[in-house]
Amino acid sequence: MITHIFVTNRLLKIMRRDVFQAIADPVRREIIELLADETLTVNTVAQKFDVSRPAISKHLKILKECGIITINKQGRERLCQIQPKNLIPAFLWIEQYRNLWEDRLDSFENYLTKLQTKNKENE
Amino acid sequence: MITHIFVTNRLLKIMRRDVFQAIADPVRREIIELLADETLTVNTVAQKFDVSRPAISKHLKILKECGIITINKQGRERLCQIQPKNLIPAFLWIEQYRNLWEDRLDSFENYLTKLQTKNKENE
DNA sequence: AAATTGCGTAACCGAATGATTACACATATA
DNA sequence: TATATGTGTAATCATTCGGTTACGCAATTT
Repeated sequence: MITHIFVTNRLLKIMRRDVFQAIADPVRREIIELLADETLTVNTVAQKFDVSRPAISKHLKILKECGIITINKQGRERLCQIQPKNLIPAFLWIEQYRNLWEDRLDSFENYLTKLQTKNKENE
Repeated sequence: MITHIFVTNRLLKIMRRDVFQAIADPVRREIIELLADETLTVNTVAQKFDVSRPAISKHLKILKECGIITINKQGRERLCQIQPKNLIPAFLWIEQYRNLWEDRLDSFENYLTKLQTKNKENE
């Protein structure tokens, strides 16, 4: 797993646009949520938002540049498809700290149970 | 779990500075990495970076504002302590898509080795 | 009491970001 | 062939971001 994180960190330094930046924008997160369910054309995506189509086009470009989606020409339309595996680096980075928050929750639970037994002893 | 994600999304919409924005900046990610190991004073954190102390101060403020760290006065120093559980919303958001990438991946190892060869090509 | 230290913040600056409108161009349709 | 549709992109703009220097203030040290 250390190797994974190492690769992740190296990758983040190499990429111009990294995954963290990509998912920092709420519109882009919504786009990801949409495309997680189904492959959509650029226009279909744009219609779900209040912002203009060119704005969505740019967001899609960013998502494409960091590998989170692919855009495939089909006639005059472009199909946007999610590439979920490219979320993994971000996932791994956060997951490093999972044991940290779980440890503290555990110790909190232990603390609570200790309190409870103590209370029972006093009763 | 669905409830968690619902809460997460609502939370993200309410917060001015959200966790995703906080971890979008590489300096702030490094700060988190530092504080994951130990509680540090503002100056100690600043000394680990090339940027000025006020710049670090701002980063710390942002991390504080979205709950990822707490800053406690101790004499004239300020102790910065990680609050890892506040990374959970970001973790949960990405984790929604975990089954998606796990379904499509033949094996995680393959993915990583591909990444590694890609990195070597880029060098 | 005076000097030093740790830190926050204001003022400022250049670059990046996210949005818009206008346009170009390929593809489908009439 | 003429028109309509789907899309990318250039030009432009306001805002945000991340950095700096200069300063102020509280707490410690001398």
